[in-house]
Amino acid sequence: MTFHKDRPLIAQTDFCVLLEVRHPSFEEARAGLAKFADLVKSPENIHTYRMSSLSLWNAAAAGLTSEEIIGFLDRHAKFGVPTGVKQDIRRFVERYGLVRMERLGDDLLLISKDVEAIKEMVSFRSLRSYGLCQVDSQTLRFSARYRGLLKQELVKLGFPVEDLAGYSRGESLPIRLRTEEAGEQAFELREYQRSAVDSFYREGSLHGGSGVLVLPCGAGKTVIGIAVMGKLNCATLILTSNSTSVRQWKREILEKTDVTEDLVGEYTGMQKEVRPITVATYQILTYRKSKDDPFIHMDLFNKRDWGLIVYDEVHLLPAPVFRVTADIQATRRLGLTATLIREDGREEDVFSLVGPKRYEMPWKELETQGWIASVECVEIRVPMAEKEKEAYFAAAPRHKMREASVNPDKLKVVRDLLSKHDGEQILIIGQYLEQLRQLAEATKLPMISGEMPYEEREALYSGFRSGAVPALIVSKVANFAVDLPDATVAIQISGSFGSRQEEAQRLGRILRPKAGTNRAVFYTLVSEDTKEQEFALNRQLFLIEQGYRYRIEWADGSKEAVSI
DNA sequence: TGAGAGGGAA
DNA sequence: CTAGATCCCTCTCA
Repeated sequence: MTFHKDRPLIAQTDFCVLLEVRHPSFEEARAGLAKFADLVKSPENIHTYRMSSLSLWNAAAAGLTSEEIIGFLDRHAKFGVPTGVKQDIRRFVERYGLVRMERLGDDLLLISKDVEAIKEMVSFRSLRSYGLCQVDSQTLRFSARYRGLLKQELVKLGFPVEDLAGYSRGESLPIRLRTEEAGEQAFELREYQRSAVDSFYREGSLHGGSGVLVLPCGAGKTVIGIAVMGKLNCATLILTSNSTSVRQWKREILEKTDVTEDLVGEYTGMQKEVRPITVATYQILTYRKSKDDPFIHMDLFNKRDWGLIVYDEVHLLPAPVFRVTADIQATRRLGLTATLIREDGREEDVFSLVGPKRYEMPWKELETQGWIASVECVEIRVPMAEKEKEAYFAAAPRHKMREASVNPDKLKVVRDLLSKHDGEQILIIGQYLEQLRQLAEATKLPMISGEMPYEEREALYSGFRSGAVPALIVSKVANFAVDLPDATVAIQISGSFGSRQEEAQRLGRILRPKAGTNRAVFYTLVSEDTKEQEFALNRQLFLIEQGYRYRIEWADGSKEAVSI
């Protein structure tokens, strides 16, 4: 094996790939790896990526071939790629599409050129109840009602079936986008938005109809959803995470299409309209009086002949909705998200039931094109005073995180940052209400938490936008509030455990393009040498995978800044 | 009829 | 793991 000292990667036999952080071609290698592997560890000098069957299948579904993946690794790996790893990559990638699902009358078929694959499927005990019936050595037949469950089960057994069984068109509804008209309401799809739409749906192609589009915060996911609706022209059910988002979808649909108001309904706790375009929350679907009772609103899926279901923030899709989704596989399904990571690990179910990844827009690319601000991330390590340190060590393990997070010495750091960024729009984001209240008290800045009524929030938001309010202190509402104004500086003083989602969401708060240099800063304050510092590492994984670097500084200036 | 409080759920 | 936010229902009061 030849040794290429000047290359940044090491491909290991365990399917991990190590990436040298300080290597001149780090960025190129990182961008390439991110397409088919997940970042699992990111210490200072070497980042560890891991390929998994799912990461490779998603890559395959988005159009990457095994030869492209292997070629990429070959070009960048110091010691080349172990032969076994190459074989496994081929084996995994080629599994996607090895078995197809097609329609035959009222039944469905599983078809594969690989006779062994068919044999294997027949032999699986867990598939017995689906009534698989062998037609010939390359074909199995089964009832269409098992389309979803079977795909779900087959993914777990290592067969990511390509679903070409087609879709029903649903009730038709003309939806014209206001892209061609003149005047205030006209808008134009950005190039990447058009590509995203095209990779989900192509006229006359059986492929077009289910899948997930992955785009950063602020990339215009709603617009893409609406553009897909404009292509399919059918009754559409949109599921989203909260009521603000419901209103936002409704508003944007009315603004960006010629659909009239009477055709757009809201299905929430407040209002139960079922119209040709209906926007609902996930929560109403999963409502039941108590455990063991039925989900009384789940039949919204059957209340109309939907031609398209949009799963906004598909990484939040609740478990019971998966179950219903398995039953409506003949309906087109579009998932939208900023990250395929689910904190509950059910990524496989998103893959099999909503669909594989069809398109991904990397954050850094969007930044290069100037659609989002360029953000500098800084982790500031704040030492704990003796007294607090004692309390920290004395605390029960499950309280340690909180003890570290509420380190009172963070106050001084916040003050310094406030004066350093005087005149800019600053958001201070935290997790513990008590900590936030103290900070609000000390800085005389307004604080927004869940208990504040919406009108009061609105008033503060508009004060913040106009510059009358220089900084806002916000609780976890920042994770949900779609209407929270953009800022140029975010200071995170505490957060929940290792949530990569939350970190990305909070960074998303300062992504809107900025006048002038288009720059923003994201500070995160962690107590030095505590659990909080460990959790911070995990939180940062997703953003680091996307190419963000965290500069580390010490609040007391005891050590020099480093970059990871 | 609508607003507001309270409780349960995930 | 915790703490917090949200949503949805039901009940009460005017």
